Amino acid sequence: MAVERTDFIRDIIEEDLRTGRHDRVVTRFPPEPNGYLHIGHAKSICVNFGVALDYQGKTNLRYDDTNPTKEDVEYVESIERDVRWLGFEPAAVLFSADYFGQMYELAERLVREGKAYVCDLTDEQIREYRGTLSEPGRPSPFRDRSVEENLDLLRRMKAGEFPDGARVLRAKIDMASSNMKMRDPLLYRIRHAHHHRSGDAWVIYPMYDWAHPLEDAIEGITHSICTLEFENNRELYDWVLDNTGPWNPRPHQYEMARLVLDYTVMSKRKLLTLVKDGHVNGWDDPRMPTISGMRRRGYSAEAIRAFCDMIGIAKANSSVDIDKLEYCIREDLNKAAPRVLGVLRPIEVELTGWPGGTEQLDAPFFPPDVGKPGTRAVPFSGTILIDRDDWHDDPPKDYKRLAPGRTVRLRYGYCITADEVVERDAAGGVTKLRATVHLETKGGKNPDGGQKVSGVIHWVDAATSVPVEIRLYEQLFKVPKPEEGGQDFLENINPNSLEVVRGARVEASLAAAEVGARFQLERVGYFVVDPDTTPGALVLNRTITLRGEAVKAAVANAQLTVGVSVSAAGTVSGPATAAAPKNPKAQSRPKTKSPAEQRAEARARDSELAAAFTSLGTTLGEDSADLLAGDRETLGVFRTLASASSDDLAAKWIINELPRVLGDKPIGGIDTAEVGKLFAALQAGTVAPTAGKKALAAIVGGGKTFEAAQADVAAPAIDLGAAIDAVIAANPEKAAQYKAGKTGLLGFFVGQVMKASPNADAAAVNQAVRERLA
RNA sequence: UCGGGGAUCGUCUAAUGGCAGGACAGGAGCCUUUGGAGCUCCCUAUCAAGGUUCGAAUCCUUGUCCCCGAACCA
Repeated sequence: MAVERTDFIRDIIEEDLRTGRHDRVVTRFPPEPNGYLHIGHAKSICVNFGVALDYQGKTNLRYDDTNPTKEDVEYVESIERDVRWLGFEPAAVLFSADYFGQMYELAERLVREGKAYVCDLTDEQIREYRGTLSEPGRPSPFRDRSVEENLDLLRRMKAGEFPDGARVLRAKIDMASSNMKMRDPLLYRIRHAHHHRSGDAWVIYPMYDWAHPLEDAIEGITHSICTLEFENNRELYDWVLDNTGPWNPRPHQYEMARLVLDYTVMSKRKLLTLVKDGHVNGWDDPRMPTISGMRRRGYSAEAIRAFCDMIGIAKANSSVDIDKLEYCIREDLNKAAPRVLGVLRPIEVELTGWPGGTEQLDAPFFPPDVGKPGTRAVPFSGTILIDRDDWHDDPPKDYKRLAPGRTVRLRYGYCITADEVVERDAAGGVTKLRATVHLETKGGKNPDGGQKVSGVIHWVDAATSVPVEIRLYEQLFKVPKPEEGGQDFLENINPNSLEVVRGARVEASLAAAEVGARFQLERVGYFVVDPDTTPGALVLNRTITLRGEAVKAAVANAQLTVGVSVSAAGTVSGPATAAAPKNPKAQSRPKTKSPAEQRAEARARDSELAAAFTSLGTTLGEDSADLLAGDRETLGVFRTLASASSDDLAAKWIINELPRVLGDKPIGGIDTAEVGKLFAALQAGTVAPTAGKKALAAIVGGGKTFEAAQADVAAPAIDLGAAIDAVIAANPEKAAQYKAGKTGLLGFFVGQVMKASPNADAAAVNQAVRERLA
């Protein structure tokens, strides 16, 4: 059952399984069908299906289709296709809409139990009554309607008697809650709209916060994983389940950080804009971060899954380097994509010394290190095509391709030496060359004439190669963070994100390549056959470049353009993104009251606390006095324990050690008599601090008596020296490292000894280890 | 009457009081019929300041910075 990978979700699951809270794992992937799935969803899919797979559980695909005005069957179809393409099999494909009946029954139950009411306020009034982040809300005037009236109104809402927006059903929770989500949240709204699944059966539709926990509970979901922005919703999620159950299993919501990726945008709204406004050619444009776009781009499901594994699961907001995705794509393609030859912008090369006719060269599909079998015949004759990038009239140093008088090898073929330029275009670019072929160099041999072979270049046979349209893609955005600082992301669109190359040629074996087939055009990049391909008109998308010099140069250029510049006036100015103002929303947020302020306020209200603070301050210092005299419970506990030991000892232990063992429990709940005995022993020195911490945990956390706890932690009568020698003998190399100066290992040795003799006096162990290794 | 979260190499992420580890990116070298791949080595981090402890990324305090919440969206 144990799983190698560790993340906080799996930690929770292991704990739940261990404690018996759940005996199986059921998760769900709950997209709203209002757009196509993107790489961010892929992360969620991999997490939800991945953890279920790890623990032999199951995962439902559930459409969260509670808003008929935004959703569409086109999206429903694309979503299931994408999930399956990614390699996951849903245990069931379900729709929120199919639970509308059950949800409604539960809503009536809430009304009957006086926990929900029909509210006639307008949306504007509801907002007003809700209050603000720092002020409580006010009760709706309709909050105290009778159960009968609420039931009648709810039924008439359902029956379609009222127009859109006339009434809503709200939970009756707490208009003064500091969590805005709990201020009588809306459960149902009226929408006379056609639903893609339920048709016209309903005119009231449940809100997310009502629907989602119920869907989870109905399906028997155990772990409901969503993103960070729903943290505030969790309290309401729990409220709904607690007031509609009992549910078994009872689902719990956990939140993880959503994926943010460089050089792209992820919100469905922005993606929809890109599609609708024609910045890209549809949801499956290879530049889109959608799963369908990436598929068309040539990314494999394996690569995307590897990426999702690589980025991990955590709660910290983060932004992932695009390099990680590209690494996964290349790593997968390197092993999976057969190598073939193709030339983007051809230069014709007429070969001097070729005897005539066409030879079939035998070329492997994979290099030796990939270790996959397979070869194909590549035609070679007197006229070949090479890439413009592989010719330079005046080569820079380190240049490893063709130039006047230079010799290169044609991959899988012969070496040639460039003799003369035959033809140039208007811009001066070479279009035709003449070169001498060295017939003796077949099979990797060097030219007889002793010519130095500069490098290996790719080529195709002029007569038999096939024409192809090649689409070269770059990032859709010019900058890593197109949305940063409230910028209009559309202004950061990269105008060069698509370059169509016509006149390219690929080797004859590709003539019948199927749509979706992936190849490496050697030295050029990875490519996939695009669906736009028609018989005789091949279209190839560049999935990704090879890692190498060309890429590095492009990156260097990009960095140059966004780099810091010095203005004429001599002041240094960065790019717009660097100067971007802080989040204006965050700026408008009021400042939160700190615990220190709250304690100070408590003293202002309570003269006894204030007096205690003053008197304690003189002996313990202001900081300790502040913490101890912040509320009556803490102060009471301190006084009791201090009288059993001393002010100083009680203060240190209450401030530094108690919180850890207390967890969420209130300090007033501890057994001061037993803890008092412990503190007295600590004060007397009959219990060492290390043992004291364990004893404290046993008393406060485990409900033991002091005597029982003390017996548990009694120092063993062991030979410390022997124990230390044993650890050192077991780790001779670490001992050597320590002696060589890696003193950080002291902790390791002390830890090992403590593990072997749990109740030894750590201070003594520390001292003894130090001496023994000196 | 504000509340809820978060901060570890450039980036992502481990370490659950006991060796700050891995991956990506970057650098150097080896190898190579792809300037690919592979191999070797290197660089680089606990937000800050105090405290508790034999020992702190981890516990306590204060401060700083970031994210989320006031849709009849999800």
